[in-house]
Amino acid sequence: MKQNLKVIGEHTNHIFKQNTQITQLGKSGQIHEAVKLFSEMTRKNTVTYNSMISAFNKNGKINDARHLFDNMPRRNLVSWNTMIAGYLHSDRIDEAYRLFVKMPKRDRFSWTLMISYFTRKGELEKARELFDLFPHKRDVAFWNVMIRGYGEKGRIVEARRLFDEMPLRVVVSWNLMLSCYTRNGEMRLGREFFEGMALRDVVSWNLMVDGFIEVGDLDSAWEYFEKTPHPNVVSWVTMLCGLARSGKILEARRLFDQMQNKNVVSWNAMISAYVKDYQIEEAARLFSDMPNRDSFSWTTMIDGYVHVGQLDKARELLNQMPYKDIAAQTAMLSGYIKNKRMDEACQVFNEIAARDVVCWNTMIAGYSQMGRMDKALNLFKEMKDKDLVTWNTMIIGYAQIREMEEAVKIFNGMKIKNVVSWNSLITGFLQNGLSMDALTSFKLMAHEGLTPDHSTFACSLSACANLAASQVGKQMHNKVLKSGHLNDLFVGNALITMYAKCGCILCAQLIFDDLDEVDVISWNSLITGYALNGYGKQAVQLFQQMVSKGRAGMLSEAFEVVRGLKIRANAGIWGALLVACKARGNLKLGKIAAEQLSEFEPRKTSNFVLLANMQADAGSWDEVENTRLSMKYTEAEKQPGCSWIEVRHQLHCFQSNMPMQPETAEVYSNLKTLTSQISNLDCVSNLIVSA
DNA sequence: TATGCGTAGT
Repeated sequence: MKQNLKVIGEHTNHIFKQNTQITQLGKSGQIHEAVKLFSEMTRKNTVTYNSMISAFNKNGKINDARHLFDNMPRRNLVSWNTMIAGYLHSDRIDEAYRLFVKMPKRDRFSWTLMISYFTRKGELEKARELFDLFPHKRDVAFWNVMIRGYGEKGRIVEARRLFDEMPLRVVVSWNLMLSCYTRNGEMRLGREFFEGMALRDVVSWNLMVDGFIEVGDLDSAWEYFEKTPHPNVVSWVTMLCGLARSGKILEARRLFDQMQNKNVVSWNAMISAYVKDYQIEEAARLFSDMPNRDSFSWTTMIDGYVHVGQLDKARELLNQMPYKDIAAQTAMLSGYIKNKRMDEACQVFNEIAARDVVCWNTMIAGYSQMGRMDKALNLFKEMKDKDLVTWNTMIIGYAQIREMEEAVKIFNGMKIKNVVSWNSLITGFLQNGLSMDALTSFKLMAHEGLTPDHSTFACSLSACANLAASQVGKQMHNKVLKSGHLNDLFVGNALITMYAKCGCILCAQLIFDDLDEVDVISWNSLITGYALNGYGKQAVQLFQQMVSKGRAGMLSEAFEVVRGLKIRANAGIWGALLVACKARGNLKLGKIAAEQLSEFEPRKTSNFVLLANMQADAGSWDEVENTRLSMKYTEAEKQPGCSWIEVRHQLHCFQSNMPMQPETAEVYSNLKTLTSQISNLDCVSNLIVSA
C-alpha cells in the first residue's frame, strides 16, 4: 500500500513537472517543443490540457487551443476561463462571450473576464452594471478592469472618479489610471499624474515614453527613456519603435544593436522598421539571423514583400511558414488584392479555415475596390461578427460605384458609428458631386457629438472648395485652428485648394507658406490655384521652383501614388520611376522599380543597365556583378546601339553591329581614343556595364 | 507597458 502510494506520488510529481514545463515553453514561444512534450506524455491530467491550451493561446494558435478544449476528457473552471481569456487575448471577443454564456459555473475570474468583454465591445454601461451587481466583495482586479474600460473609450473623468473611490490601489491600478492619460494623448495631465504617483514601476515609465511618442514628442520620450531607473525589454522596444516611426531608422538600429537582451519582439520591431522603410533586404537579413521566429515575424516579412510588390516572394514565404496564421494569410490576401490579382486572392481566402473579422473585411474591401458590390454584399450577408470596419467598407464601396442611396442605407443601418463612418459618407457625397450633402453631414456629425478629425476637415474643406463657399470655408478654417489639425498635410492642402477656388489666392499662398512641410500635392494645389485665378506667369514660375526644390523626397511619394493607382501600374510607369530613381540616386526605390519592371520587360537591357549603373554609383560592386549575371542569365536581348547625324543634308547612320566599312573603321579608331581618355577620368562607373 | 494583417481623406 505504502509502495503504491509512493508510485502514485511519483507519477503525480512527474506530471506536475511536465505541466509546468509546457507552461514555460508556451511562455517562451517554443510552442513546437510544448506540443512535442504534450504528445509524448503518457499520463495527462486536466492541468496538462489547461497548460497546453494556455500555451497555444500565448502563441496565437487559438484554433488549436479550441480544438484541444473541445476534445479534452474533463474540463474544469480553469479550462473555461483559460479558453475565454485566449479568445479575449486574440480579439475574438464574441467567441469569448459565447463560451462564457455556456460555462456551467463561474468564479471571480470569469466575472472579471466578462466585464472586460463588455468594455472591449465598448458597452461600458453593461460592464458597469455587472460591476455594480457582482455578488461578492469586489477585489482590486474588478476595479482595474472597469478603469481600463473607461480609459479605452477616452472617458478619463469617469475613470478618475472610480480610481479615486477605490478602497485599495495596487501599482497596476496606478498604471491603468496613468494609461488613461497617456493613451488619450493627454500628456500634460499624464505628466502631472505621474509626478504624484504613490507607486511606480517600469511600466509607468514605459507608459510615459509611449505616450510622448504617440503625440510626436520624441524629445520628451527620449528624456523619460533615459531617466527610466531599470529599463526592461519593453522600454527598449517602445523607444525603438518610436524612433522607427519618426523615420529615424539609423538611430533605431543603433538602439537595437545596443540591446543586451533581445527577445523576439525586439527583432520583429526592427524588421518592421526596415519593412516600412522599403529596406526589404535588410529586413530579410534580420529575419534569417534571428534565433527564433513567431507569427509576428513571418507576417511582418510577408507583408514586407507585399509592400515592395514582390508577391511571389511573399507567397513563397507563406508556404514555408511552419504553421498557418490568419494575419500572415491576410497580408498575402491583401497583397493580391492591391495588385488586382483577384483569382489568387480568392484562392488564399478559401485556404483560410477559421476566418476572422480582418480577413473578411479584406476580402470585402477587395471586391468593393473592383466595383463588385454584388459579391461584396454576399460576403457581408454571410459574415457573422461584423465590426465597424466592415460597415465602413460597404459605405465606401457603394459610394465608389455611385450608388449613394445604398451607401446611405448601410450608414443608417449602423448602430454605432465612428469618425471613419462619417468620413466615408462625407467623402461619398463629395465624390458624387453632392457637396451640399457633404456639408450637411459635417454638421450632423458634430450634432451627434463626434469630433471631426483631420480627414473630416480635409473632405469638408473640399466640399467648400467645390461650392466656392468662402464663408463656410472660413468658418471651417476657424474650426481647424481650434482643433489643432492645421499642420496636417491633408488639411493644409485642402485649405490651399479651398482658398484658391474661392478666389483668394493670397490666402492660399499664406497657408502654403505657413505649412511646416509641403508635398507634391501642396505645390500642385497652389500652382493650379494661381492658374485658375488668371496668374499664368506666376503658376509657371512656381512650377519651376517646385522642380528645383526637395524632389528627392517626392520620389517615395511617387511610389505611393503608383501603388494607389486604380489600374495596375504598367511598364511605362515603373520605367519612369526607375529613371527618376537613377536621377536622384535612390538605389533603394530603384531596385523596387527594376524588380517590377522585370515582370513586364524581363529581357530589356536598358533596365538592367540603369539598375547596374545605380548600383555602381552607390559603390555596390557585388550587386553590379549580380545584375550583370542575371542579365546574362535571362539572355536580355541587346538592342543594337544606333545613332545618326545629319551632315550637309545627308543622314549618316551608325549601328554597333554594322559591317566594317572604310569610314566606320575611322570612326571606331576615334571612338577608341575617346574611350581611353574617358576611362582615365572619374566616370568609370557609368561605363562599367555597357563596356 | 512593446512587434504583424483590414476601412476614410488633400
